[in-house]
Order: sequence, then C-alpha cells, then structure tokens
Amino acid sequence: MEEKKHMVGGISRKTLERLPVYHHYLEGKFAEGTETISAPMIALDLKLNEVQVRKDIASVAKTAGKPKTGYAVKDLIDDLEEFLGYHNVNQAVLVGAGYLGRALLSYKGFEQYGVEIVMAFDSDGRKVDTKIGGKMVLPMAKLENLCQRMNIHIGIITVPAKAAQEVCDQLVAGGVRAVWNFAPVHLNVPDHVLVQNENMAVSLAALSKYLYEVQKKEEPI
Amino acid sequence: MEEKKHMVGGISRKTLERLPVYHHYLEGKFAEGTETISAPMIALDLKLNEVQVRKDIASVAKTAGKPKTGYAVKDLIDDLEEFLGYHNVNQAVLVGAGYLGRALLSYKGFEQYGVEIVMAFDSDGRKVDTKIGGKMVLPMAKLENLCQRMNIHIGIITVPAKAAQEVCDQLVAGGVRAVWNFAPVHLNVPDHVLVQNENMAVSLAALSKYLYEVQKKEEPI
DNA sequence: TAGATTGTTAATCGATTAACAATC
DNA sequence: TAGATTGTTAATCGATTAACAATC
Repeated sequence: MEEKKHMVGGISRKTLERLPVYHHYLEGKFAEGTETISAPMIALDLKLNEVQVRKDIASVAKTAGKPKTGYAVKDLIDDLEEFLGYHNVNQAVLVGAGYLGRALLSYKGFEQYGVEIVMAFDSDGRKVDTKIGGKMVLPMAKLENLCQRMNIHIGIITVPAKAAQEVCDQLVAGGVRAVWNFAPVHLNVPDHVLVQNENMAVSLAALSKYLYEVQKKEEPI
Repeated sequence: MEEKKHMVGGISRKTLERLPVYHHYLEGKFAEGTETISAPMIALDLKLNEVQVRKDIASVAKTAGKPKTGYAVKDLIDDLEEFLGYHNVNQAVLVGAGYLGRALLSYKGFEQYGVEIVMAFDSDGRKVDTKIGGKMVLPMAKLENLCQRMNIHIGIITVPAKAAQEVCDQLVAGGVRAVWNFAPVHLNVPDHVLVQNENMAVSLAALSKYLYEVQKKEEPI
C-alpha cells in the first residue's frame, strides 16, 4: 500500500525533473507552429533516449500518441501543466532576505512550475516592510501566525547556518510540510515534514573536480 | 581506456557529492575533540548506509581504517581536502551580476570546496567597476582576453536566457572548459566543454508536487 | 501497403544494500 | 579471547536502454 519513497505521484523523481524540460521545449515548438511531434524528435533535440521520452510522456499524458504521427503538442503541454500543478499553485514563504533569498524572491521561474513565493521574513528591521521582487518582507514574529492563517505548506530557508534550525522549528510550528533548505546544516524535523537540502557548493565542486581530473590526464608528468 | 562518463577521477558523481558532507561533518567532530570515528557512527549521524560510508571513504582515504577503532578523523579530513582540491584551487569567472549572480559572488561556501570565483562580468555599465562580494565586476569586452590571460577554465552563467548562448560562446573562446549554467536554455558547446545545467525551479517544483500528492492522499473526496 | 512510430516487455547498467570473512 | 569494525564480494533495487510486436 505504501508508495516507495523515491516515487512522487506514481512517477520517479528523475522523470519529474525532466517534465519541466519537456514543457519548456514544447512551448517553444508550439510557438513555432508545430502541431504534432514524435518521441525520436524530442529525444534528438533534448539529447535524451527516445524510449525514455516515451515513458516519461506515458506517465503524464491523458491521450495516447499515434504511430507514425507522434503526439499532439498542445495536448502534451496541457497534460504537463496539469500534472505539474500550473493551475493548482502551492504557496511558499521564504525566510532570510540576504543575497540568495533576494535572488529566489526575484526569480521568475517558480510560478510557471506551480509554486509561488508569497512573502518573505527577515530578522533585520531594516529589511522589514520593504518589497523584494514584488513580495513583502515581514518580521520574524509574524511568521508562525501568518503561515497558519494562510495555510502555507512550503518554507524556504536562506538564513545563515546557525539560525536555520530555529527558523525551521518556527516554520514547522506554522504548519509547513516541506522545507527547501539552503543552509549547510542538517535540520531536525518531525516525520511528516520533508526536508530537501540544496548545497550550491557541491555542484560547482563536482564540476571543478571533473575539470581537475581531465587536466591531470592531459598534462602527464 | 576511456573512463566512463559518470565517473570522475575514479569515483562516481554520487560519491563525489557526498564527500563535502563527510568533510563538514568530520570538521565538526574534530572541533569537538573526536580523534577516531567508525563508519556506523558516521552513517547514523548522516542518515546513510554504513557500507556506503565505508566505500566512499575507501575511494579517497590513503590510510586504511582499523577494525574495532575506525578511522583517524584528522587523516580523513586531510585526505578529503586533498581529493577535493582545497590546496589546488580552480578559478572561475561569473557572467551576469543580477540577483543570482550577486548571491553566488557573495557565497562563502565555494572556496572551501576548491573553487574560487575571481571576478564577474556584466553588460550593464552601471555595475561595471563596482565590487560585489569583494570581486570586481568588469565589462563584457574584457571577458575573452582576461579568461585567456588568467588561464581560467570555469565559467558561471547567470544572465537572462536570451543572452546565455552568446555569453557561453565568449567563455569558450576564452578557453573555458566547464560551464555552470543557470539560464534555462540548452547551450551548444564543442565536445571538449562540459555544461552543467542548474535549474532552481525544478527542485522546488518537485517538492511542491510531492506535497500535492501527499495532500491528495490525506484529503480523499 | 510499407514503414515510421507507439507502447511494453526484457536486458543492461549503475548505485545501494546485504552478507561475511579478515583482523585488531 | 570475544566482539566490534573493516574491506570486499554477492544480491538487490531503480533507472536507462534495447528489442519487438502492434498499429496508424
């Protein structure tokens, strides 16, 4: 009965990560006037395997593709949007209006993926009552109460590491069910709360390491 | 002879991503005065499998662990630092000093993972010649030449989508071998250049979708 | 019809986890 | 010694890719 941890709504996280890529690609095709498209074509353009494309599509599409023709671009876009929750926006709050917090508040990409950051909180009085990316920055004292009243279930933590656990506790007290954590600390939360850690440094470190290995090979002693 | 694509320097990318986590954890333990530590202990604290911990350690450690005792914390830290290139810093440039660019320029976490962003470029004359996070913002015209002269091999793209390909071309012309791309576009590069795409929206979208599925289960019709 | 494309079942591949002998 | 822990080989698990019959 229990769904496996790495599955979300019947599809794997890997597939879920590719869905917005298809959506973006299909939007472009649709704008160009393309009405139908085949899996091999999508796979070629996005550098994916065509079977993978078909399986991904099968997991979200309501209508089947047609042999020899492919899929209706408009239908695919609609199905992707419904699946990704475009018309069912989840609201989120952000805590910590530093550089990273401001970057996220100003980022235009979230809403098209079914998430809207509705307000921010910061402990710095100078930031409170200003607007960033069109969103109000409010004092920490209002966090718990506002999250509850607005029935908000997603919290984004962009505060320094030493403040993160306390912020997290306040979010959980406010009813938040999922936390996107940019602070480089392990957060302790109740079982019903999901924490997703984001470590910007790791991605760049991996890239750097890769480069170092390549260079080592090219410049033998 | 050819190393598999998903392997970097003999270890998988997954392992590579965990190494900084071990490093951060061990630094904390070392600061507390812990001299030796076992794989089961690390696994417990970091919520990993103990065999995985042992394999990860085996892939970077110079000295073996001792049965019944575990590993010398200081040695492990040293080995991790050497492997991650702490003492062998790769330099990077960033293009696009918007909110996200400024967040990355001010982020303190990169240098401890062997990467240093040494300067930024922006097409906006008002930003040129200012300093962000202690790093100079320079005009685009200087990008290619400076990358070449300073022998810089990593470029970070935080410009709007429509400018990204041109920026990427300039970086490649300047000798960059690895590109960390935050713009939501597919970049075309020569074979010897590695592009790593970062899509902030995908992570949050996945979290949101997960939450939506959980809620659907809890509130049946 | 012929053949391109779909959808699905089977094979492969990589990463994680389990099992277990070696050893301090 | 007894037993905790290491290092490694085997089993499992998930995701990707290949093979192929169905079909428009």
